[in-house]
Amino acid sequence: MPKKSKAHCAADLRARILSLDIAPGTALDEVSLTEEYGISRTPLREVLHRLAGDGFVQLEENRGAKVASMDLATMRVFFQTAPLVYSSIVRQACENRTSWQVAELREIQRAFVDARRAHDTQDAALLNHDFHELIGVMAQNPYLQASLQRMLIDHTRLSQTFFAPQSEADEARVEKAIEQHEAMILAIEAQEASVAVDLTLQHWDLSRDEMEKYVRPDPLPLDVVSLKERRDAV
Amino acid sequence: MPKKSKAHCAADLRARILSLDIAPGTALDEVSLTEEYGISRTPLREVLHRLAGDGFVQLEENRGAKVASMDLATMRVFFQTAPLVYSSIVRQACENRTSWQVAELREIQRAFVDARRAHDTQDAALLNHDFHELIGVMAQNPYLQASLQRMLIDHTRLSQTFFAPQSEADEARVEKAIEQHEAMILAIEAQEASVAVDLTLQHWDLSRDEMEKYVRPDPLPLDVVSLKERRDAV
DNA sequence: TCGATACTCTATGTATACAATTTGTATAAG
DNA sequence: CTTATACAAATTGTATACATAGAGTATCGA
Repeated sequence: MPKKSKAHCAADLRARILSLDIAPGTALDEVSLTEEYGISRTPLREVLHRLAGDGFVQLEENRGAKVASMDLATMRVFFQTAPLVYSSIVRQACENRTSWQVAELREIQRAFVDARRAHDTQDAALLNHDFHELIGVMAQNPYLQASLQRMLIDHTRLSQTFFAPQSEADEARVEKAIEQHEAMILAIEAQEASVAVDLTLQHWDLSRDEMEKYVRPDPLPLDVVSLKERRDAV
Repeated sequence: MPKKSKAHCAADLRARILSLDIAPGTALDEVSLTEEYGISRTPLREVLHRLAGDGFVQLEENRGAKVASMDLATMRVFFQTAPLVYSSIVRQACENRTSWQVAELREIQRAFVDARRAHDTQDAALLNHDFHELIGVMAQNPYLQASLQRMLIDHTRLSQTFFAPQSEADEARVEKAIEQHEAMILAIEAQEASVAVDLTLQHWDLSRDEMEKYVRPDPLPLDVVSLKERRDAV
């Protein structure tokens, strides 16, 4: 247990929500969490209120906290809005990034690739989150950053399956995403905004296809269907 | 003192921050606030953590809460970003608004005009805030709404002087803003997105000019300068 | 057997007491 | 006179005990 248990609690809850370790809509029991993190209810509740303000959880009077839900209506808006926010952010990141931040971005990318190679799905997803979050910090735009943060919450949760590829084609897509990250780093470093925006939109298209596959998976094998039909026919 | 003192505390702090009754950067003393709102430190701190998540205050470890500052760098970004967010929001508001929400918007506008006529500057500014916030709710876009909320915090604070017009020209500008609100209501009700976007951009231009005047006010009268020159010459 | 109401139990909300950190001040040394 | 250090005061952070609201359950009546 780390020394600053309160900060650890906040960070860990964030990570667990992002990695779907705690599912959307799950009710969070205060006493359970206090026992788990070794802090009392007072600081825990402060953490929950902060997470509520950041959009990770939803609070309801006398009814406790639950993990932010992901309903279908919101997801429609998610797909509508992402290109706008992501491209606006990366454009400003090109303008305002510091070289120190670029180095940090490279560091995250390195760790991301490592986690990917080690088949550490959750870590890969979280490091991908950190990658895009840092681009948000680079943009130095607190207004759009608030949008980005909320988009990344849902994006990271939706793309959970992305980093656990099952087919050869999936594998190739992840490799392509990694290459896009590398190219984005170069574009941001060189402050070539239009290049970075193009890359970001391509990166988004790739991610979107994968997420849509998750939401609308391949249909069940046909023989199962025919079995059902046969049974219905009896 | 209302029954739900905690909710009242949160709402009142919000209003006081928006109306510059508590200046940006002001340190918030916990015990003073507990005495003021008649609640103990535990719920008050929860309110502060929530407000921190919403961007109204900034928390620092072992150093308390202070009202969100408005530095020059952020304001530059504010002027850059506002047209994008405002127009995107109003476009989606046209698509997704309910007739019930339009009625509510009319109600706010009515109250806004009343406050304006009664020269109640603070109320006018807060009702103007509510007007644009409701358009954000109409948009049904939680991602962009997060941006909008943060923009409105600074916008409302910056436009504090807007509703306390001093010259005839100022007066005319406020009247024009009121007319634009009315036209926006009609456009949103008719779901004419392009009209609503145009109106919103015009409304923004008007507001921006006024805010720039606040940031960069008219220079001091020249005779004062000449007085100073004379003194220096001695 | 179904429904309603009252009661109990669980979980959330609040207050207060205590611990720890930070800041201001005073004193002493250079 | 300046600077550093130690002590004191104030403010923030945490834990625990208590109050209160909701949900579940059991019992009574129809």
